[in-house]
Amino acid sequence: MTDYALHDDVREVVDIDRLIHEPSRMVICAVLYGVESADFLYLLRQTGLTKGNLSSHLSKLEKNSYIIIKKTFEGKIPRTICTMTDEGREAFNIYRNAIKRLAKQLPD
Amino acid sequence: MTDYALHDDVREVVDIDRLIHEPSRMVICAVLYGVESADFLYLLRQTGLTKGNLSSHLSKLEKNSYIIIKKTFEGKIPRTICTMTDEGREAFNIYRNAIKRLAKQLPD
DNA sequence: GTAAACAGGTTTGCACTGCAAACCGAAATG
DNA sequence: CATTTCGGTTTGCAGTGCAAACCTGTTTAC
Repeated sequence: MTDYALHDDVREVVDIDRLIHEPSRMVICAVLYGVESADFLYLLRQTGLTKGNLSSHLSKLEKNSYIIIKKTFEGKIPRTICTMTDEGREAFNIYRNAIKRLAKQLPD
Repeated sequence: MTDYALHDDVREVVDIDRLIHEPSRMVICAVLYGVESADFLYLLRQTGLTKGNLSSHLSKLEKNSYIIIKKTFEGKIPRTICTMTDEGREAFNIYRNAIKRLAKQLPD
């Protein structure tokens, strides 16, 4: 067993934001980060998640103040609009940087 | 809401290997990938995990055939040696590539 | 009119998870 | 002797993600 020093950027991953690290939510966040806001059906198409899972992941993001969910009506049809908060954007930024540093340190 | 096409590499993250995606196990795997084998105490130091959590994560990796755990004695003291299997190495490779692709696609 | 289908979500049920803390046997120490 | 340390494993439990069931209103079919 020759010694192989692990870079701190790798070990740092244990402190990564679990809310975003969950793959389904990471995709949702990646979409929301890139737009000003998005409705439920758009997110459904972009993420490929089921309605149920999208709904519950959105609720979790909302409960943690990463997004705001506003329900309106477009004529007679309901419309659920999601917007990432500043807090959510900051968290996503931190996560993104952590992942980029991690990726750099993993062996080629 | 202007359209913002998500790259497939990002969406792909929903299929990522959950066994490795768990941060504690990702660190364990990163260590084991870099060495031929490592014992429990070495892993303990390198990962910074508690004994209990290290033990249970190792068991989970073993149950999924990502590593082999061999218990021996060094004189009177027990020694638990962990070795990554070929299957584990391949899984880690795939994971690593997925993370690198993801990192590339996340906005700067 | 009314039954059936559909749209847009939410809620539920449950197996599984990760973590902290408790536990364990053997060896060393006082 | 008893107590502590070493090298781990097991347990308890709150929280998780997923699939499937459900719900409310609207539209379509007859």
